[in-house]
Amino acid sequence: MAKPKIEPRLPKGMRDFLPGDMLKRDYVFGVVREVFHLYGFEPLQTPVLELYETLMGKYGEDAEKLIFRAQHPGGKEELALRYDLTVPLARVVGQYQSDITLPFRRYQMSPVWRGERPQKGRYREFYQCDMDIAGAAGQDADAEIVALIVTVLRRLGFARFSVNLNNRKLLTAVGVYAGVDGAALSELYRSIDKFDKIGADGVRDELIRRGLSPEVVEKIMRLITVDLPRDEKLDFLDEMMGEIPIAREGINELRDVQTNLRRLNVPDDNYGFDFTMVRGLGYYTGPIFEAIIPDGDVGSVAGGGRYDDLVGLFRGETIPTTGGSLGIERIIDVVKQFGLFPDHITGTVVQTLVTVFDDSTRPDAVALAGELRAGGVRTELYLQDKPIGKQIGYADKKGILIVAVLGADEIASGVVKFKRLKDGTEITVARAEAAQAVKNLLV
RNA sequence: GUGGCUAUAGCUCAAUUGGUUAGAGCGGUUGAUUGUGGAUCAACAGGCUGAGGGUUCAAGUCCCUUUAGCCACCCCA
Repeated sequence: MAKPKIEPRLPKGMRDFLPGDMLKRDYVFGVVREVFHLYGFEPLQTPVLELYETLMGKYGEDAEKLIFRAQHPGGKEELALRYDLTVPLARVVGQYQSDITLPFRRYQMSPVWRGERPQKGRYREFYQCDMDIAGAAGQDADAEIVALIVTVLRRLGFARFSVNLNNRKLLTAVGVYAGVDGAALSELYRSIDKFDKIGADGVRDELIRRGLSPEVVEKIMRLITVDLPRDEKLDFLDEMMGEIPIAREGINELRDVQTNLRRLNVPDDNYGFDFTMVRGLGYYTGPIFEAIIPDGDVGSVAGGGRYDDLVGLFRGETIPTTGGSLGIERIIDVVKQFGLFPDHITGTVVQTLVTVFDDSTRPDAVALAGELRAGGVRTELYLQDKPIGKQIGYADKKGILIVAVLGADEIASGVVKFKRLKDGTEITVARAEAAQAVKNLLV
């Protein structure tokens, strides 16, 4: 065997997915895709590369430093790898005005690239899984997104989880209520955003350190940490801040979302309100949400909200949009952690391995493989010249559940023997019934 | 971008206060077993100890530089 001359290496922050892993990922992607279709979302694919000018100015200065540039020698266009799926959506909505009818529901599951420093659960290439409704201003649209995410998580086998709702307008209102003006407001967001990490006391300390008076901080904390049954939380905020117009708006929107969730028959246990939830400093303008799995080792597994200002950028008008993003990489991790993969998700696609004794039986083995495939059985033909024991060992190692044994005796009598490896069961059947026999053994 | 930790076989790790020829398990190949896998046993293959420099009679071990990986922060998914 030749010694490899080139050190096999991967670029920083990039991953390979070997077959065993890919099958698990594909399963999760498959469930998600099904639910997207169930909710009437259409697939969209956009190029990996965008014009640099398309991405510029959409993410802020810090983020733009993380955009991968892509050039080829002599290329005249300034190109970059897409940084997320939302800006490409906005471009598409602006570009195909005659082909796209609003409201436009689309989903996209694609990799994006960010030149960040890799860390646990953070990569330079990772999949995003976005669903958005462009051109729908009402809270029935927001509720559709939340309901979709609840359905995805339930179909994947999670029972205990909660989609927590908040509204950017309420966060702004809290600032107004506490007398924090525009400039300090993003500081306020930033501190509150750390709530799940540093707790109530941590946020309190940080707000005081940022120069807010202890009285103001207490007012804020009382609002955002309200500890009441879910259906009384909004009433409480209404009492406290109902006079503030922006608060009024935010509360009404959340009530509207809740009404629609009930109508959509979303299980009561799977959503709630969390007024400490901020969702970063990004472009959200209305209701926001985040899905948490209590016993999962990761933070939120999905999130999103309403962002009315971005999608219209490429069209010179406002297009109210709401959407969400499944943290598909994290979801895959938690599905693994909880062992929620169905039994048929094994380490291989192969359902049966056709073994080959020697050159004299090979023609029949090849023919059998063809017959099994014609009968819908995912079949691998053994391709090396090894003893039968090795061939079975190969199947076992690879996780193939059934091997076909076809020696001179079986050929002479027109039959084939199948062995199920997990319990050693052997059956002999006529060649014509081979495919059906494998399917029966698989059950 | 800031800070901390680590780097020895494909993988996970050993190697006494610096001391002869750097070991083991797993994985791989072959055999015990030329019509039956997992277990066991044996053999074989696999290393410039991340790279470069320094200290020393002697460096995997100590020092410096560099690269890479991991972790935390920032930010985010």
